[in-house]
Amino acid sequence: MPRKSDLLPGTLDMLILKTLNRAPLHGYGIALSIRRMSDDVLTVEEGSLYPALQRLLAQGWVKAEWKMTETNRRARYYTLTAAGRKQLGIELSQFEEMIAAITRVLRDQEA
Amino acid sequence: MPRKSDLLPGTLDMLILKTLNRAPLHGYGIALSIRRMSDDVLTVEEGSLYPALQRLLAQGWVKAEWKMTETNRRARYYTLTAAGRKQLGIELSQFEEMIAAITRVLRDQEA
DNA sequence: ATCTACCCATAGATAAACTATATATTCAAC
DNA sequence: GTTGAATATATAGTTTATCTATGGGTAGAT
Repeated sequence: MPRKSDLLPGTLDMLILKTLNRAPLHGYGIALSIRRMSDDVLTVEEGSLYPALQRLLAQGWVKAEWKMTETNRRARYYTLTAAGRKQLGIELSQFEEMIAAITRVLRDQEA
Repeated sequence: MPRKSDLLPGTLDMLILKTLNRAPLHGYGIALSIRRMSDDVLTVEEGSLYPALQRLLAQGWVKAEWKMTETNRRARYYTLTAAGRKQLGIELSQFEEMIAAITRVLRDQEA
């Protein structure tokens, strides 16, 4: 059996950027937010999340700083950079284009 | 730079099954059909297509037979099986659920 | 003859996501 | 006081899908 992903592959970075575009957040909070907003359909595993955040940092799309949470724990807060906002725009429009294209293929009419 | 896929990963099998649900077709024709129906947005590379067809065969979702094309060439025609039709239904509904979930995350309102 | 479009297929590289594991802290319950 | 659940970060190693690159071959037009 082919493995069933918890995500639609290729969309994780976009989802993280979008989440951070609302407000800076730490990793655990990002995962909770995506899970909650998707009504438990999308689950971001830790082994996917933290490597993704490292990628985004390396690209300069987010920056990070250690802070205390409201519940009094050390956590690394990520903030979208200007480049990150731009990247989010790019990824959103590419995603929409892809979905539109897939939808055309899935339609029942011939081209 | 992250590599840009010609496809949204995880959607290829569904696209192939859907294409074959319209009519039996050979590999090359499947690739052309997907390209054409997507208005050149989705390009299925041969190195993705033929392994995918092998996967679908191995799962019993398609069957294959060698025939001659209208242009008088040997080609392997793939046909959806009953199990393949069922699988297409599963993949379509999972895809729609995923897209709906992603759309909720991408919305600007808080949950 | 040569070129273009048609056709199949595999090997090897790459990247994204997974599982599994490790560490550590706060707070509540017992 | 110690146990456990929830909070929090991170990496190593595996799996899988897709890609690039390559190989083979045929039909028909120029």
